[in-house]
Amino acid sequence: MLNAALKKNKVPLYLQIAEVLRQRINGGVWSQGDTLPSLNALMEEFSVSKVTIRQAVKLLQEDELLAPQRGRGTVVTAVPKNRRPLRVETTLADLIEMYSGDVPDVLNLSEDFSSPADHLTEGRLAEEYFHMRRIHSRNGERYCVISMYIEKSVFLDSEERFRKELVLPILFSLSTPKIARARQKMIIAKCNIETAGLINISIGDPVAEIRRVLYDENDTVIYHADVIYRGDYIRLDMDLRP
Amino acid sequence: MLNAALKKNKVPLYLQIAEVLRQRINGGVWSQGDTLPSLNALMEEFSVSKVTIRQAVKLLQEDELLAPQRGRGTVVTAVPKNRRPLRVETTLADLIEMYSGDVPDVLNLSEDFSSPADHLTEGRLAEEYFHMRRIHSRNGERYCVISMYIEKSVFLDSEERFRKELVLPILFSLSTPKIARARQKMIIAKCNIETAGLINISIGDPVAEIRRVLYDENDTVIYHADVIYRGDYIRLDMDLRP
DNA sequence: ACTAAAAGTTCTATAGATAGAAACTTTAGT
DNA sequence: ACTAAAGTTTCTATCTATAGAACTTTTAGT
Repeated sequence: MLNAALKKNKVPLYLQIAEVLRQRINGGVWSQGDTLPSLNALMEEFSVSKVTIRQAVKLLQEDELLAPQRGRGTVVTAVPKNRRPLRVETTLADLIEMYSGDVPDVLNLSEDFSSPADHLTEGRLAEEYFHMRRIHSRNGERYCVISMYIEKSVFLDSEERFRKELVLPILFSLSTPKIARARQKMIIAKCNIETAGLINISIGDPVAEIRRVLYDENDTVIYHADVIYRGDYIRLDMDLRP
Repeated sequence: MLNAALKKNKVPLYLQIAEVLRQRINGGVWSQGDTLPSLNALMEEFSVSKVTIRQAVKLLQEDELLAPQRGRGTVVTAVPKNRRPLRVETTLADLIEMYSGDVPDVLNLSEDFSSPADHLTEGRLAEEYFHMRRIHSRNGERYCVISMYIEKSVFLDSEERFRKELVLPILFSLSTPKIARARQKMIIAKCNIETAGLINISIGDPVAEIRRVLYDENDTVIYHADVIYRGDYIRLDMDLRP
């Protein structure tokens, strides 16, 4: 039964099995210091050849999650770590506070003056926007790509800051225009080829695609951003209010 | 540059390219009736051999997204469809209304009397729970696996209904106990081997792992569920209240 | 020292993935 | 009918993935 899912997929068996073993390690089934079932036992569990298991183990060895030792077994060497460091905020107040702690590194990719292409379901567009693409990273790990539009006159008022600093804290600190409300939409997708290259994950890996729109008091769009986060970097935590 | 992401991944090139082409079709870059760039053009774009492109195209042909035609080109045959039918609710009021429309089919997998295993960060556990695992589907398509715990005495009061119907609407219709509040947490993960088998997606495909906890007025956990949704079935839409 | 357990190595064999090239067939336009 | 465009087929070649089996080496326990 477990094997059916493996065999029906075209991805090589050893890659799939490596993922299964990785999930067991990351999910706490096996902890640092534990010894995995023997290669023979894993062969039987997954109904595959030993060489397939060994290739899967080798991948995890290269990632320093496992250390196979002849005569002894395969030991888990993975260091437990917080793999969900970033919380996606679900209230405006929290969004304002989002970067009060650890500030990510910012790498700007490109910029121009243009407007969001899609049709808004609500609010109205200003005449022109500043468009910027950037990457955020922490501890050298890139975790999201942002494509954002800032209303042009707002941008020009603080041009230097917008280019160097995080944009949301700036927007929220402005007295004019005042951010009256915000919307955020999210879907889960497979990583596209371009983003995969930019943030060093694989095509098809899980990502969150988030759209954030900030409106002023006249319901004009002040900020419109499409953010792609690597899926393993974020979590959402919602208090479902009555 | 585009090719670097392909080449550094161990998944076969034709599978990766199929995914890229699939995303372009699903993302609206190519619509039904459009003709793709020629195989030679795609070969050049991705810097791969023609046979690799042809294998990618063949996969999409089998999925009825593409129809290659000799002398003419490769035409998009994909039927546009709503690929995000289910909205994950982010307020309690919406959660109550969640199933007022189209009701999913329910397949029960297993049941027993046991308690949630993990340590709660808040609230308190009752003495015993009814545990049930089930699958939801719509139009024959399985889209989530649920592992839920219902407080035992609550369950026993409406045992028949809980086994047959959707659980949340029942819980919300109860006068005793009253649901006082709820929390919902979500992470994005790669599909595990078991769930992949249950809902017919691939190991490693994007999924949402959602935990929902409902509390009564005494902050006792009445309902505790871990739900794994296929990532392409859901969307979140958050009005960020000030 | 002996034994059992377990990983590592070697061997044979087949199928799949990938590359590159050339020739053939089909379609559409002139 | 001719030409250009584009997919299809065929060929050669190499590498990778997978299977199964047997043997060797290492480790740990008695």
